[in-house]
Amino acid sequence: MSEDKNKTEDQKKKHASELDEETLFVVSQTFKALSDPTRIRILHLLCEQEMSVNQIADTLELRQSTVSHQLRFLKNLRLVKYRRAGTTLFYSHDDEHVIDLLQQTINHALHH
Amino acid sequence: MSEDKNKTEDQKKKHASELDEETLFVVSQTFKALSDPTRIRILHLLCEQEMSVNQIADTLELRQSTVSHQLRFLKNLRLVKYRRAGTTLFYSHDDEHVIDLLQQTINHALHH
DNA sequence: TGTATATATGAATATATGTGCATATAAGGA
DNA sequence: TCCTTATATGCACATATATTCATATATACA
Repeated sequence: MSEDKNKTEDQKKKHASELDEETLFVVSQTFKALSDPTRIRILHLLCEQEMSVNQIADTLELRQSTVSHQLRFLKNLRLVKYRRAGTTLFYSHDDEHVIDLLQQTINHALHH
Repeated sequence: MSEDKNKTEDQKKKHASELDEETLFVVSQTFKALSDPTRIRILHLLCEQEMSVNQIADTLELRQSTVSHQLRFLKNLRLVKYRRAGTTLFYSHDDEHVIDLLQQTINHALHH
């Protein structure tokens, strides 16, 4: 009960005060990562299973370099990780929270 | 139980299939709206209370035209609405789901 | 009708972003 | 070592985006 009360007060306080610059940066970067159709398609694929760069390119009918560029983008934000198997790199998602945001929004859009 | 099973199957199906173009568009637009620091600051303000264009501009130290342009952007996506009072327009948020996404992500960033 | 205030809009500009080509790098096998 | 395959990277280019200035529109009121 007092926990709930505190939570409410915290949220009120957060709303009232300006967001600090770092928070603003992190939040905007997170959403920016999810704002591009190509990156959405890649992350959507990686929700299910890990995949190599070429597998992703073949599945989504994209150039290898396009996929590689976008994976670098996602890797920099630590939204994906990879494991090496010979010359092949298997990418998988690495941020449950972001995957969750994506799922929520896809489901919301689908149930229109 | 069978509900859970169906849900799991639905999700699996959704993951396996490509996202259709319209869903992809809606999802990317939603995240794009939240990917800009200025729009985040405006929506964050409107979480708490309705505000006029000039109030927003003063509070966030932005030009009136900048705020107006961004409000038009958010209005087109139906993320905000307004009510008129004389010559003053009071804007407020108009999409609980998007506000929820924003809150989640801000909280996630704050609790680092 | 004329003036003041609040907001919207169009044009211009600077910057950011996504993609493709060509090429580099890296690992494995003959 | 040479060749093949898988991936990464630099550069160039086209497009998208955010902001600003100047100005238009709209409402209220004297």
